[in-house]
Amino acid sequence: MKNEKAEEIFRNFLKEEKNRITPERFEVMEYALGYDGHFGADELFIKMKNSKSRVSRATVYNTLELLVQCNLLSKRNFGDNISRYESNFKRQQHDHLICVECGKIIEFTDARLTGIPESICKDLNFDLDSYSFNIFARCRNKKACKKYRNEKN
Amino acid sequence: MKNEKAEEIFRNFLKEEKNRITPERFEVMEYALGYDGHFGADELFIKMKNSKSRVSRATVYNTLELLVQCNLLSKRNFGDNISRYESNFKRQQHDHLICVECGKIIEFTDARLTGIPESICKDLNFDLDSYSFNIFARCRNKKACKKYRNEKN
DNA sequence: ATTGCTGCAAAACGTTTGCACCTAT
DNA sequence: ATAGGTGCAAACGTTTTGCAGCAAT
Repeated sequence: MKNEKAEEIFRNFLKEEKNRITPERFEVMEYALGYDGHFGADELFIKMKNSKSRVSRATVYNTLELLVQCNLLSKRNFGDNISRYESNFKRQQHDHLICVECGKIIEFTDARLTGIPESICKDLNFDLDSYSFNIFARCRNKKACKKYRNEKN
Repeated sequence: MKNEKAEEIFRNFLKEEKNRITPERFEVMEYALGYDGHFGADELFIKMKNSKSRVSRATVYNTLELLVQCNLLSKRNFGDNISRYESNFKRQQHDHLICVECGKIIEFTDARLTGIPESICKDLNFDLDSYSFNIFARCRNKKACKKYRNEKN
């Protein structure tokens, strides 16, 4: 199981922060880290419910925040007022380009961005927590764009 | 009135897109462009309502989107699932740093970012629509941070 | 005259909360 | 034993929608 390491990280985090270690929290963790791509909290809750999980909506929302706090997940906003989560586990830092036509999300990395958030924080006398760099754009290949229209992100 | 130019831009946009030119839309435009700082749609609606405006909530939401389309406003998301708007009129491009402790929003510009969104779009074969670069951080000056806590953004 | 826009209220949506019960510590 | 977590449903705040009447074209 590749999630043994994650389980240990989560367990240690819960212990340190004096949060209780419950089976429900680990169940949410399994589903969240196993999710392929970006997902909303409610989306994950529905998926778990459909898999006959008995974990409640409140617990899903609550646990996802804990997973963000211990850095196993990233929380993102792609401009549609829904919080989306994404596994950080064994993944490198990246940013996002969102197609304004079809909603498709493309991940990219650009070396020119390296160190910029840190440097801006330093200039402004802030301690960096996180940053988000989202590009909203239209695909030039209209056929490809249409193709994505009815797919999940 | 400094908004004559804006009024002309909005009027031409409405005409071109075959949207009707109504007094309500211009009333929303006046309030939106006159707002000092970032505001949510409902916030603007309440403000207008308190100023005895008769414009409805639906019209406010609708018109703000039109103002974004014609580039008089920018629509932003600072990670709290509320769409916030900001006047583009006679303002230069800038990005945002949000204090995760008190919610204070600081605007900054950084020359190193210039051209990066355009260049990434070019590489990925997309046409740039807009981008958002948000930094989430903590103020090192705790007193200043506290000071902002109960101020509007 | 014909659409599209408006106001209003209600619904929808994602998210949070209140409460009684349960369980990890 | 007891603080804290859970499930459930109801409440919440923001945004969208349905509809009848109105007004810009």
